[in-house]
Amino acid sequence: MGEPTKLKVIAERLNLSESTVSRALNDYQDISVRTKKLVRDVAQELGYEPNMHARRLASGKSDTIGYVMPSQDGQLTETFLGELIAGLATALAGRSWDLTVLAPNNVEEEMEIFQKIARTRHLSGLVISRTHSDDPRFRILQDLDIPFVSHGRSNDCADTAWIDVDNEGAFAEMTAHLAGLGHSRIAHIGGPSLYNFARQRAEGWRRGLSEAGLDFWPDYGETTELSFEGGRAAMQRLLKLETLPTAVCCVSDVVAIGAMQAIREAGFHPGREISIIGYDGLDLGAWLDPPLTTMRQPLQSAGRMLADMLIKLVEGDTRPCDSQELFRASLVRRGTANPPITELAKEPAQARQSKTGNSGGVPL
Amino acid sequence: MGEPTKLKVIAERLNLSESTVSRALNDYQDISVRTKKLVRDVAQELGYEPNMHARRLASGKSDTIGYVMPSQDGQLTETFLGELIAGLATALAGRSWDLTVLAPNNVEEEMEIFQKIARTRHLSGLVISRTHSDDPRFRILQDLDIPFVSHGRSNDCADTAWIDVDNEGAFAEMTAHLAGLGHSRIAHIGGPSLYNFARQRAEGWRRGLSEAGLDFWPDYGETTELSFEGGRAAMQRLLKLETLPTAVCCVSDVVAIGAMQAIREAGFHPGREISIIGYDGLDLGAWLDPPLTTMRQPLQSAGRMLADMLIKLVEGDTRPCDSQELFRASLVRRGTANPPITELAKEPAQARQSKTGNSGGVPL
DNA sequence: AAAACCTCCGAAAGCGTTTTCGGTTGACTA
DNA sequence: TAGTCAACCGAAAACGCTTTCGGAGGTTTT
Repeated sequence: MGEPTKLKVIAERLNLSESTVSRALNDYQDISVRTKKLVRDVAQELGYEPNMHARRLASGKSDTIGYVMPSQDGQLTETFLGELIAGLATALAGRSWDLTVLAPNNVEEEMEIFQKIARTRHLSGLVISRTHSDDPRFRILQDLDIPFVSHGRSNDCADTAWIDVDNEGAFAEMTAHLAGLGHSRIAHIGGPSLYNFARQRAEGWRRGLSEAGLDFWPDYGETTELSFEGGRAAMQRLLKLETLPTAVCCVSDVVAIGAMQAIREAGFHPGREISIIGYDGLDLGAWLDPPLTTMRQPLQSAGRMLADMLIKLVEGDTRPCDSQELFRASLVRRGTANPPITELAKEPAQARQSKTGNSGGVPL
Repeated sequence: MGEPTKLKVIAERLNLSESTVSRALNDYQDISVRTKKLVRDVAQELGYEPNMHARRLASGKSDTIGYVMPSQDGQLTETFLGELIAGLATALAGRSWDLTVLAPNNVEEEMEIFQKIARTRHLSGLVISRTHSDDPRFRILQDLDIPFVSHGRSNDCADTAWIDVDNEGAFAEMTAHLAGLGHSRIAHIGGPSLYNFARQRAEGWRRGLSEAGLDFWPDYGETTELSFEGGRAAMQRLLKLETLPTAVCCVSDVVAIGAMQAIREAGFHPGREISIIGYDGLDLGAWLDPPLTTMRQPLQSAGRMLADMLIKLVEGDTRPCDSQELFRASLVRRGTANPPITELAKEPAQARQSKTGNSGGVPL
């Protein structure tokens, strides 16, 4: 209660100057260990807490980083936002840094925020997420000289700091897994190529096909919105093809769940006639009736690592291009990825294999 | 780039004193409109942004509020955390306040944070969520004289600020809906009574029963953890009763989904032999095979309102007891709440109605 | 024994605002 | 015409801390 204790009272109590007390508390080398201990004890006893604003004003540092929330478009983000923010906040709290959350409503607001930070420097660094394939923010932040790390890469991220999962590798692995089960007609439902991860995942699928010695059939490459409805619609389009795929790699769990719905609506069973693999590793996938096979990315630690990197960057301990970390995703085997059944049952199957196909022949 | 413009340069440019410029910018009454305009124009032209830290140090205000993340126990929170934080952040950004996120790892850390805020006042107010039935934080924050609003009530919240949904009303309505469909054996799977909302929802169920003229049967009141597994286990216990319920109100969507799983495992069909209603209005409920009937609470606006309230509180424009807002949840009719079928099929049914029951007889 | 060198601390100048308190104008009353 | 009262603005003291600079004392070198 009452007045918060400031440097002055500690100084008076010990017959020292404020500056000595300050330096003692900040562990300067020109203060004797004896004095340091004295000061610290008294500070402890009095419950001293430095005044953030005074400290920041005087030092010119802010000890605060900002997290830029992705603009509210899809709802895919919301699932991991909590975890990510929690990771950031805890990592920072341990070092007595603060996290402030920015929520621009659109790109213009985001730019204004950047400009303001560049001028006032009231945030020492930024974490951005939901990176686009060709994300203008990378250049802008570099030009404004604002330290930042991104959760996800962009095209020219060679000399910026980022952490990401190996999306391409994950989808190559996913495809390989399917191929290993015996599938040869493997489709892909991807997200808007605006997002970098969507491009990478599609690329991984293609690489997986070729590594498995399978032909790439353009019709099997669908693109859709990152939502249940998007997945459903894309799967419906896939189901209209003359030669149906026996397995589908989906850009996200939510999309995969939409695809499952479409499969059911067509009279098939996900995981039987058509296998499905999602991506994200959401818990809810396990609650579905055939539980969704998926790939899980490490998220719990991402927040921590982002914070660590950014702090190092801000304090000049490292260069951006040395702060790049690629995680691997791991396969979560559940119920929707199984060997293909030899003969397709049900009614839409009469169209199957009746035509020779337009592009490279799809074997079997 | 370069030096950020400060008050001094504006002052020199206009041959005014810094203090006049400051007051002009802050719309003091003792500055002529002419001068104000002059000052503002130059400030605009020079892209002036006040230095937060200096301003806060001088004024003693922080214009920053903190959101205390619920300690990481259940994962239920994560779904709405994003929305809530986004709501808070946008509401604050419009008034040029900042949001900082605190993530204490345990209760002790939470207390330390409170103590620190009380001393340094570097946050002007707090938003807390996940309130307990008898939440000690209410008293502590009051004693420390830290303005706060809670998302959810507690036992003694008569003179604190909060916003909440009418949990009791929602579950009474839910029960009434089920009764209206013809159900008379309506069970409830509740959450840990530690949480206030869990208590309120159980209470609403009881009220709904009595208002519908139905007897309350203690065996039908289950309690479990707020998770898929919790819901599954609780439903399994319910399925062991001699007289099975024909409908179940679940404390959350996730719990309801677990219950659906248990129902299926017992050879029944959710929404046929046993109806299920969840709570939260999660999108994913709509993706299940019989889509989950549920109740949706307004969340998008909650963040905004919390921020508004807290700012008013901090600025002394209102008293805590005048800042209380109760929302209503609304029924989302999907596929799992249907009229009861007259005769129960399947095997566990042979035990049904063979015993007279211990408490008030369950009719039919 | 003088010179050079540490070790440790105090003085003081900021950091960029806000805010109180007078003081200077000119207009308006009496 | 003196006195009153607005309307406006400047001076200056905070706000609580950091950080540079220099100096007093003691210790080691030459």
